[in-house]
Amino acid sequence: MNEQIDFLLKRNQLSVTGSRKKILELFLDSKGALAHGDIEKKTGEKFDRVTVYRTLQSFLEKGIIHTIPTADNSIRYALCISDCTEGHHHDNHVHFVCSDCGNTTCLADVTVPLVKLPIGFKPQEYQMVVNGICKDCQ
Amino acid sequence: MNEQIDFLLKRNQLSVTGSRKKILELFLDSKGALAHGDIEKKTGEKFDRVTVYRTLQSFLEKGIIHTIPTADNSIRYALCISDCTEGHHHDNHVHFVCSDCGNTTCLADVTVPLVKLPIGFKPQEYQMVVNGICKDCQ
DNA sequence: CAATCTATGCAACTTTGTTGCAAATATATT
DNA sequence: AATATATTTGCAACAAAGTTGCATAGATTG
Repeated sequence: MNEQIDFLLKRNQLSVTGSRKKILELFLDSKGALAHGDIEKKTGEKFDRVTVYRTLQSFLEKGIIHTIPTADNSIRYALCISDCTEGHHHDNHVHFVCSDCGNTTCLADVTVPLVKLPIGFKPQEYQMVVNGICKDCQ
Repeated sequence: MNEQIDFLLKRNQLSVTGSRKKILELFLDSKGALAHGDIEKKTGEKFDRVTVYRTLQSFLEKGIIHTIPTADNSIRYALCISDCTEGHHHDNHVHFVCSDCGNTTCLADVTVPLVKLPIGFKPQEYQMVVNGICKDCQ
């Protein structure tokens, strides 16, 4: 586990520090998506708010995590499953936001369907979010 | 035009005031989606920030506008085309966000496709956002 | 282990969103 | 048409979220 984390960081040319290890660990543990606030809570005031912002920022830039669009204004972040390269993501799975517990889940097996767009629109990326009740909240 | 705006407000049991007329007019003019900031700018400091927040809030509640999920943290609002009833929206069209000009367009003719979810997930609402280059930015 | 480079924490600040309340405006009533 | 009632507005004060510069602490390299 610890080696996995160190490896992931080194592979992305990020120096291995306490905050980065801890935050990356949170993502690996949680399976779902995390908002900035979740991370602050789960780390238990261990790190400065600024550090959390900057850590998320560098993870984003390196393609370790990606953002998930939501209809409310909370940005959520989730681990990129495999081969996100720097800047360019292959994040083509559907995200599920539970109306009950609020958790966001990456449905890695559900691919975002392509749609036909009106003439003149050139698509680059498709994103899909489904709201409803997740399997833990039935 | 003015009559249309008054009618829309009255039909939703909203009293007809300067700010509501102006903001509703902005939406009718702009075709696309607006973020809170856009509205403040376009009204030219005419109304208090708080008023804009509350106006958007009541438009949302009445189903005159709906929110659009985005991957950055800016909530965007767009007019509901037709028969959104209070609280419950028929907002099942795809939204397009242009990477160049930043505008969000409602693709009213493109319906969000349904996807099969893993067992245990009960969907309530599907939302889809496509990023790319819009027809005005080719 | 020292030198260098990078990340962290602090402070100060900006932006964004919320709440209570008195004054202003819109609607309803006679 | 004028008043009474209800609703909305703007202000002030606040809370939350996010950003920036800079000195210190920590990581990496040779």
